[in-house]
Amino acid sequence: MKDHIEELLIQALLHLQRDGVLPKGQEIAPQVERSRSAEHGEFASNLAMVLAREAGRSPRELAQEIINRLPNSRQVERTEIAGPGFINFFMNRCALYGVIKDVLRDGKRYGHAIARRRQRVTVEFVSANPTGPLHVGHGRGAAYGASLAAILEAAGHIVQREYYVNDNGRQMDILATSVWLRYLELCGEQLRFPHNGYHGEYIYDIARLARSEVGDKWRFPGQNVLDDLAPDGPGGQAEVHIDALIERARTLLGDSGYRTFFDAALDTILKDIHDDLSEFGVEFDLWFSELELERSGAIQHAIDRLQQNGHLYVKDGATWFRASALGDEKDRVLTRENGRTTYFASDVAYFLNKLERGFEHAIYVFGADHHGYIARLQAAARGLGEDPESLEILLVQFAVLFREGEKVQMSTRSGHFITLRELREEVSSDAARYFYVMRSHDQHLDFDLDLAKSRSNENPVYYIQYAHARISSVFRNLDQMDLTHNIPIGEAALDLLGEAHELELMRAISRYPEVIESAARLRAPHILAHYLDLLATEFHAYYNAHQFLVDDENLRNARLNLILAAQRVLADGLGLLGIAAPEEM
RNA sequence: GCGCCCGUAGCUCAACUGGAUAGAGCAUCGGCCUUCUAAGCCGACGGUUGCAGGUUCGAGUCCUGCCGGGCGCGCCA
Repeated sequence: MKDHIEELLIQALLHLQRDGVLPKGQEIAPQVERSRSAEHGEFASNLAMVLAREAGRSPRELAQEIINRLPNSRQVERTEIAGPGFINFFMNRCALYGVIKDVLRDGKRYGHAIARRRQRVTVEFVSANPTGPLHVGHGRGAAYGASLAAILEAAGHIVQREYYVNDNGRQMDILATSVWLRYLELCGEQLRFPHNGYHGEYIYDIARLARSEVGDKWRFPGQNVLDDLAPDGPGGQAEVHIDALIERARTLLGDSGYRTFFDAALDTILKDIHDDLSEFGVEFDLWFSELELERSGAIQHAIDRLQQNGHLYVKDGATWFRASALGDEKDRVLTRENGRTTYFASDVAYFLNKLERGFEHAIYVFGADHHGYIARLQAAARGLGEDPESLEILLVQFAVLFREGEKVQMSTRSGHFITLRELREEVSSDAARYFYVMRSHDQHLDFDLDLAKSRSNENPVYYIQYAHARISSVFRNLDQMDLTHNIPIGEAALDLLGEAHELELMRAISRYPEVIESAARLRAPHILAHYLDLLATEFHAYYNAHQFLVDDENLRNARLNLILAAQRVLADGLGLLGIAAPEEM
């Protein structure tokens, strides 16, 4: 419907340009929005106010000129000029009835669009280091990223979901070494476990797995392992110690032995993350390995590009990227003195790789603590000679869990954090998916565990799902009462739907395409979450006020058409958020 | 210290990137089940949008300065 109003306005403006009221050759982008209150009609446009100056007319005068040139439309009941120069559009009921028909005809495509500017876009999210299970902090990024990707797709874009696997860093070496040490313990060696190693129970599981495959092949006496090593201790000492341990592991195990533990750790944890996310309704099209980035020469390729563009210099034996000249606060090292490339070099290469794979837009979903990345990645984009606009970083603020009104304390250091899996088991994946995205991504989130698992009307997830289930229930009752639902009869009788509740519900349904469009444009799944809550409210109110299964065949079928349309939209919206739409509850 | 994000009803949050009278849920108070699922509905109460200026037809939204909260500032990953 909104599209229709915009089209009418464009026609009127073209007419005005021909008549010389407005300067020619200007881009026309009519601004139409939903009115807040019914007295202002369905839609309002501020076009006359925006263009008044260049037309040399008062806003209200120009508004009249625009209205005079609006093409006739069967959907528009009337227009009016209001306030300082708004043009209000009052829609015909036929327009609303048309929406019901659209939904029933289009099925799953209703509300989904072919974007005006269709983009090929990659959405990278989660990308947690594969050094342990996902925790609740990753959950929000997962829920947000997955919902956003689905919404972008619904809005007509071509979307690829990517997980960047950090399988190349020092943390991975610490992980592999930790596994080996636990393995030695299982073999019966007595060792002091390093302060900065990975202490989680799951390390034993991986070590056990490795041992079941290789037996005692990589067992060494504990003394040989720790002999002459820099001592462990708090602070910097621990860092030196763990690095020395890694070196020792490499020396004693050799390439093949080291890989045994490295791969066991990586494979096990990555599979766990994959399964965890899958159970959370989050799937990726591509798991992109950082290690592969190095092997394929992509990192060198990116560095070469920066070199060609004259953005590199050498200082203290390291290769630096002159990021400070491109908007970053300082220059960044790409190749360290020891010859190894930095994590940042991989980031640059990965970005370039995304563009070279044919994506014109790269979205990154990061935790709020990564905001320092924005400037440096944009500098990299500029340095590569690419449009910095092609890169978009979305920061997701932290979620704080509350149980019985108390903040749930968590710290990664103590290894005392709640995993995503635990959260899902406690409150269900559906509730978690909804709660994670019900707030704007740039807003801190208070996650109320008790509310999320409560089976009550206060819980928005159940409230929305209940609306869907209730509609299914109505159709089940229809069968039991030996009545039938005939869609064509209902369509012929739609004009019987004139109750206030019915009109409100139809208006809500008619907004769905706009909701998807703005949720996609603003990268804001919470807009969809709120909308579904509102749609459920309209349905429940209608349900309580009127009977659907009435004797009058025409009225009954018309009402069933309406609630079926509502159900389709509920199901589709829940689907985009990764939440089930149950038939019964 | 510098930089980024946030501040809206008692609480948790919306407000479609500048529009008309700032909206929901919870909490509090009062109603509705012999009728398609009460996991539901209806009503009441609740605001100087942190503070002070500025920009304009018009500001919760934009600009400046304060106040308060979160996060970040490694040849770490």
